[in-house]
Amino acid sequence: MSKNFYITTPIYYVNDVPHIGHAYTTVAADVTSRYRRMMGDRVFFLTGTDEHGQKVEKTAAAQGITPSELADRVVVRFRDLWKKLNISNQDFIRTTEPRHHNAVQALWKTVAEKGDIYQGEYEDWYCTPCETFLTELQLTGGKCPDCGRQPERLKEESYFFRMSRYGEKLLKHIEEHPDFIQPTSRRNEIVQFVRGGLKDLSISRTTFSWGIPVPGNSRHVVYVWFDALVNYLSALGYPGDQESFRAFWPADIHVIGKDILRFHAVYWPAFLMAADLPLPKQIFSHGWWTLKGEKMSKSKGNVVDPSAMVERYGADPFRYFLLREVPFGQDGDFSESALVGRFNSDLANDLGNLFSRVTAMLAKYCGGKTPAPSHEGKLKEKAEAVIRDVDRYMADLAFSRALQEIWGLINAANRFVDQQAPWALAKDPAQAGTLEHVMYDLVETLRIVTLLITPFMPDTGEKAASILGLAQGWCQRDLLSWGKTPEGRRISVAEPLFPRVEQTVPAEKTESQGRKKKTERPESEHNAAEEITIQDFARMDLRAGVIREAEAVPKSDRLIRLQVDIGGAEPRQVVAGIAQSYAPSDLVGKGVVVLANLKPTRLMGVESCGMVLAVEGEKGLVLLNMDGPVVPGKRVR
RNA sequence: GGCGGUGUAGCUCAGCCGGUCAGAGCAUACGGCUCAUAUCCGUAGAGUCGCUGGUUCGAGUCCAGCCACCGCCA
Repeated sequence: MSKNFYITTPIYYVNDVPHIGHAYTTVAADVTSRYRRMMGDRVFFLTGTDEHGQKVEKTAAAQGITPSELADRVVVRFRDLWKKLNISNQDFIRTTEPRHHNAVQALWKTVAEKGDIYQGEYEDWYCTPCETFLTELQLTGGKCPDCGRQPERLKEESYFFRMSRYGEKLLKHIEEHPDFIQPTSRRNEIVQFVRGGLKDLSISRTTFSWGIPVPGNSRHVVYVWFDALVNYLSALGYPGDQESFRAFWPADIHVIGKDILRFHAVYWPAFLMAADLPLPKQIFSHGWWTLKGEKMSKSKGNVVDPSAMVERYGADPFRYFLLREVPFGQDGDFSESALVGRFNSDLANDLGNLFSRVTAMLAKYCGGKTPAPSHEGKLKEKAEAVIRDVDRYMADLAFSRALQEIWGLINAANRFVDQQAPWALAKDPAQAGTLEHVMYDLVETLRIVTLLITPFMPDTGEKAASILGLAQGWCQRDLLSWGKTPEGRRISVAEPLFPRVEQTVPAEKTESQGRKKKTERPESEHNAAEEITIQDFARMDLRAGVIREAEAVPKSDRLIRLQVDIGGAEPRQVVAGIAQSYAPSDLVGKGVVVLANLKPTRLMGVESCGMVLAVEGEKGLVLLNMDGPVVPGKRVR
């Protein structure tokens, strides 16, 4: 019944600063891991860091420390981010660890003994001033693409892996295992690439030394992919007859970004075949996040810092956004306003508010205790269908589809509240039975929703479980079915799970400001406002005004239409939501502060060209006015 | 240059083997409710389904050509 499940992320290069792409891959693997655990599998979830190579060696030298010291210093950036994002990996492998050295050397020897490694010469172009190796393809008109100078031909002794032997075998494997490379479009690319013929692969270097020595020839270090990919084995204790290796190899899924697809879908299987090891069951290549349609890159300065997103919105909303917004496997465009949109509409309005309204009603109508279980009804049927569908989508890493299903259940519950109108049932003693049935269905739906969202949003899951009074061990497969809430369980009234966030990013403004000043990009904030400059303040045209006319907007209980004198020839029409605090007749003649350059809008069909400023007081809204006589139209500063 | 993909409502996209497929979500407008985080529920929009031909009784749905964009390879 219980399966072993092995899932990995790539190991991330320590020379990189963690960005949204790293977070995306890792969150996806984490959600899958958590879901599998909930479903009873024994999960091994691995991530880690790639710490060898010339770049690390150079950076360390520049800082006057050893490569190893550098790696120790920067690995923390990844560890910290995973902690912040609630990543539940079992192990964290670093390529500088002895267990990894052993594994790489063992694999090398195995492949060498088979005759698939030979010594030869690696030829390439080298630009001495730039100190970079260049392939034929990178040259522009035979010159270095960076400095335009003539590069020199460099020959280097190198070991080669006979990858050319494995093309046919690999094609056959891909054909026989349609799910081996996902999504399909990526598989087709690989097939096409392999059909073009595989060349032998240079797998050692002599030009730097920060790496794993080649067995029997320590002038060479093992080159990047033959080193890095092996981490998937070394973490399981390869070589040797380890229980973990027998239990978890071959891996169920390697989750990767599409930039490293070929290494995972061609090189890696070839290495494994050469070593007579079974191939991973699936390689899933997800898409990129772009920013305003452009690829993120350090040089463009348009990278999204996942850490900042977590601080601003919380780990759960960020995790939710990443997996909900875009189908896994496709590229997607990141924008903070989209994130805020998801936050408010999906998390605050749909999910959070459902918890609020149901728990509040349960307190009011059922004394905060769950009624006796019901065994039929619309919600039960819907919940059961959703549980089934979510399971199917999770197996395909179709996270956004799974979340859509879960939200289908949430929406059904909101609709159910409306249709059943418990507040109406509560007024009629004859309907007590129906009321209890309805309330049970709602609470039970909340519980099932809680289980389903927990892999995506673990903290929220815990919070919801505590509201629902769930006992330890609440998050498991056996309980993922209708009717497990017993009668008489005490349910608390939920505090808002996701307090709404103000959407303050002006879409058209960010465009013109572009990325020239990334530090002062206007961000949405929820409570603590971001620091701004005096120039930012000056963009608001605040004016002293005097109300000349005031009249309630028909059919609205809070809107008042004002004609405010702000110095112009004609008074300014402003619609204000202050009717619950002020009567129109009290307003005429009052001095107010008007935001005059607010984009006009229509409220209840009435045009409003500006906004009067008010503060939430103890008894409703209080208008801002002047502490002495002023001329209407004077700028507030 | 070769191979593959995409182009459907303001935005993001579903539409498998051709005939209730002209749809969903967001946004917008209007209406309803009051349990709830100014939340929820309902209704509405009309978009030449990239362009041009063709096959067919009938084509976003198949074929050909063209245009635009993207990916992989060279």
